[in-house]
Amino acid sequence: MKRKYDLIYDELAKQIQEGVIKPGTLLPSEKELTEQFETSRETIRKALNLLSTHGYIQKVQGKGSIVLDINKLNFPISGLVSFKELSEKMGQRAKSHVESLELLSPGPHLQEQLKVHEGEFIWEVIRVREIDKEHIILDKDYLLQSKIPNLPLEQCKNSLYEYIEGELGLSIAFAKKEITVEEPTDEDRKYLHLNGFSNIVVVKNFVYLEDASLFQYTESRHRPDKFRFIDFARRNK
Amino acid sequence: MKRKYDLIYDELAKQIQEGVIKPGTLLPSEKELTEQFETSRETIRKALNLLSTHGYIQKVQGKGSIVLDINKLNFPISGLVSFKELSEKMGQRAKSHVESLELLSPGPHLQEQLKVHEGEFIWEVIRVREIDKEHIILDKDYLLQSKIPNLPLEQCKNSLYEYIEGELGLSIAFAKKEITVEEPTDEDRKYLHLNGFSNIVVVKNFVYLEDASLFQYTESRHRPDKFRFIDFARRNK
DNA sequence: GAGTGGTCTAGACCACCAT
DNA sequence: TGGTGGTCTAGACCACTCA
Repeated sequence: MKRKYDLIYDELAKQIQEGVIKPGTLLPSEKELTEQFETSRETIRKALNLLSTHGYIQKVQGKGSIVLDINKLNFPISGLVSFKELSEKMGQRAKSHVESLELLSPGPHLQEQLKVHEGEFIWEVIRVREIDKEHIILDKDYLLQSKIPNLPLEQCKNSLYEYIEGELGLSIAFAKKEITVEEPTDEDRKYLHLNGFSNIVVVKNFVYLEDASLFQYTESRHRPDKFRFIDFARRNK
Repeated sequence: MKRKYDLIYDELAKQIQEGVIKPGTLLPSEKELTEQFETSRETIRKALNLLSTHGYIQKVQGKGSIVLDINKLNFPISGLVSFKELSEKMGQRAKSHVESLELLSPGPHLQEQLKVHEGEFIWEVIRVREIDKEHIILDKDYLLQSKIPNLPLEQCKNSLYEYIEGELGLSIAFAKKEITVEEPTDEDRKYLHLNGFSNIVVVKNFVYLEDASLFQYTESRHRPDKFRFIDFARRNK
C-alpha cells in the first residue's frame, strides 16, 4: 500500500503539471484539502512539503500555497541527471561504450577515496558516453566487491543504478558531489574527442547506502562545452 | 520564543560536533528522546529530520539513527559558499573590489532573465574577488529596483545578502543555480587574471523571495583552477 | 517478540496576512 | 477579525531489524 501523502502529492503535482491548477494562483487551503482528500491536516502538510521541496509550490504563512511556474524553474531538482535520463531524451543520438570492466586491488588513491579494508577488491568500470557521434563524457566507477559480488558486463552497458537498486535491492540514501575543473589526462585524451579543449570538468560522486556506508566512488569527466549542472536549493525552515 | 525542535536540533548537533556522541554509534531512540527533552514524538522527529538533511545522522527503519562522521562528509551542505564565508576563512588573503554600481534600464538579455516589467530599472553591481593578490572571480549582480530602492556602495563591498536579508528584511526562499563552462569574454579578460586559462566557469544564480517572485539574477564567473562546488543530495522519502 | 522508526489521526494553540 | 499556515501534543497502528 502506497503512502497516503505520496498519493496526494502525485495527484496535486499532476494537476499542476497539466495546468489544471494555474501558476500564480493559490492552492486550496490545508483545511479544504483535508476535506477533499478525507485525511488529517498533518498528512496534507506532508504532501505539501514534498510539493514545496520539489519546486511546485511556495508556502506563505497567513496567505496560502502559491503555485509556481514549473517550466520557468526548469528541472531536474538537484542536478542529478544521469546519462540514462539524458540518453532517453536524446534517443538514438546517445550511446554508451564500456571500455573496461575489471576486478582489481585498489591503489593508494582509491584506498583513500573509498576507505576500503586491507585485501578488499573493487570493481572498476570505465565507460565512454557518446552524443551525436562525439565522445564527450568519461565515466569511471569504482564499487566495493563486498557489496556487489557480481557485475555483469550487460548491466554496465545500461544504468549501474538500476542494477544496484533494482536487482540487488541495495538502497542509495545520499550522495556527495564535488565539481572541479582540471587539465585533461592522457586517459582523457585517449578516450574523448577533446576538440582542442584544454580543460575537463570533473564530477566526483561519493555514494552512500542506507546504513550510511560508502560503497561507490564515481568520477565523471566532461568536455566543458557540453557540461551543464543545475541545482535547486531551498532555504530550510 | 524559539521553536522547540530547533532547540533540540541545536543541542544534538552540538553534541555530535563536539564528539560527545560518537560517529558510527546510534542516537537514543525517539522514545527515549521524548522523555529526555520532555516533548512529543513528532517534535523529536522534526529535530531528527533536520539533523538528517544536514548530514548529521542517517535514519534506518527498525534500527535507529546512525551518527555520521561530519568531517568525512565535509560541508557545506549544498555548495552555497558565498564569497563572504570564503573570505572569513582566508582572512587577509581575500579581498573584494566594487568595479561598478549603476542603476540602468535592462537590455533584452536581462529582461529575459529577470522578467522585468516595462520601464522598470535594475541595479547592476560588478565586483571582482581577489585571493592572494590574484583576481579570480567576477561577480555580476542584477537586482530589481522595485524591491530595493537604495543600494549603498558601502554594502556592495561586503555581502549583498546580509544587506538584503538583514537590513531590508526581505526573505530569500529559494535559488536556482546553473553551472556551465564558457569561453572568456573581453570583460573577463579585463577584470580577471586569467593566467592563460581558456575557459571560465559560469555560475548563474536565480534568487526568489518568499512570495515566489524573482528579484535577483547573479552571474559569477570563476577562473577554473580555483573553482570548487560541493553538493550534498539526499534521497527524499 | 521486543524495540525501532514510519505513517496517520484529531485536536489545540499560535503567528501571520488580509480586510 | 476570520482565515491561513506553523507548531505541538498524545495516542494509534504498521513495517522493519535483530536476537
